[in-house]
Amino acid sequence: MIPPPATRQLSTAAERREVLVEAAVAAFAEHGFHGTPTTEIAKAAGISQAYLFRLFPTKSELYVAAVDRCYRRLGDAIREAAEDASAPGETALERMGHAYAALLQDPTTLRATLQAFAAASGEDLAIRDAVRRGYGDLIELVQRISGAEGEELREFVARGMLMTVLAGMDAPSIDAPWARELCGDKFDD
Amino acid sequence: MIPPPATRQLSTAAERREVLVEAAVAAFAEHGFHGTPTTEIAKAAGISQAYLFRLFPTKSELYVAAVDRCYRRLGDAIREAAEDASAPGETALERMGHAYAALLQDPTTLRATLQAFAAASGEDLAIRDAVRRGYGDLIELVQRISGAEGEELREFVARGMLMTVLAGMDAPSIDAPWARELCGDKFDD
DNA sequence: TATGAAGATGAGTGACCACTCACACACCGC
DNA sequence: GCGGTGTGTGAGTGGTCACTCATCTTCATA
Repeated sequence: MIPPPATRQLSTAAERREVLVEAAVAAFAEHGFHGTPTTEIAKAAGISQAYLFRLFPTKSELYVAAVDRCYRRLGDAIREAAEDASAPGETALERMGHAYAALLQDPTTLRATLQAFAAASGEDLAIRDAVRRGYGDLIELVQRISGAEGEELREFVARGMLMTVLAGMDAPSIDAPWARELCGDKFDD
Repeated sequence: MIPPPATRQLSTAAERREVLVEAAVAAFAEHGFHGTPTTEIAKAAGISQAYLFRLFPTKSELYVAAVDRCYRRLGDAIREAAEDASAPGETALERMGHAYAALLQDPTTLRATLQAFAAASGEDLAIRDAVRRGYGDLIELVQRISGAEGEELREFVARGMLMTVLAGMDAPSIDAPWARELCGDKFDD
């Protein structure tokens, strides 16, 4: 009487990992590594905490996976934007800059980035290496596609970091001369 | 037989606060807001945890005080450097840039800054406001003393943010082209 | 020198955290 | 249909966390 299920009921471990890491990115972005309990991540991913620890033996390893995922998404978006030819008047560097500014509008991406920088300065070497790797790959991507180097590259990346920090404290909504001066016109074009 | 103490044995609450906030800056810099137990801060300050909570009713309020202190120190150091006339060939902006680079050599200052940026993007509004205030005051200080504005100011601050992030992940010690390219010659002059 | 205000703490308290373990169910090749 | 492998969890466990409370000591001063 009970019909056999047409599809598999259980997920594969790889599928679960996928969902779990995605949930981890969002959760860690919100409260940081130490501020996010594994129970919360497991609940968001729809699995038990016990299974979370089977898929990732330590919280730290899950955080590393989340950092990797986050930087991969950033890289994909920026590459995509650079190769998009719908704005033919712009250089690849300009397109990537606009794409990055757009990515910062997403609170999860923004906060994950800032949390990653803070975590990278901590003492967990696996985390620091993950951030170095992700950040380095991003820089290399920009350099390779745009051909920028030296001072031009530094200036581009520096502006990106300023935008990130300003967005993190929601500077555009601060009613003060310094905030208007720094956010300037670079936030909306 | 027991001689009366020449000086007061008990500290005033203001003195204790001073020591406590200083200890809090160091501790929070190391592990962030959520990663730092109040017991550890109290121990470093040489007082009981119970008294910590008498001086600051919540951990969050102590963090705000630590952020204030940290930005005040940054401001003092930068102002001092700008007014120092021992390198007469340099502009005020250049002197401030070198002073900031020197400040980043101190791990506590560096990490505190990165932790503050991450914390500012969180949901605790008192913390976010403290970072906005500290950061804004710093920008206004630079602007007032150097007279820089518009693009020049933005570029200066952006470079500072890049240096901060790179120092946070100890980029100068990474053996890769992108790291050498970004750290460039701006780190040692 | 009595008194009250201020400085300071030991000993909790309930909640929460990272992580574990024994066990159950689903799947699949034979 | 059976046995082994992979998917999944309920129910802990020991430790730690932010915060509290009753109580003590030190000090200024009247």
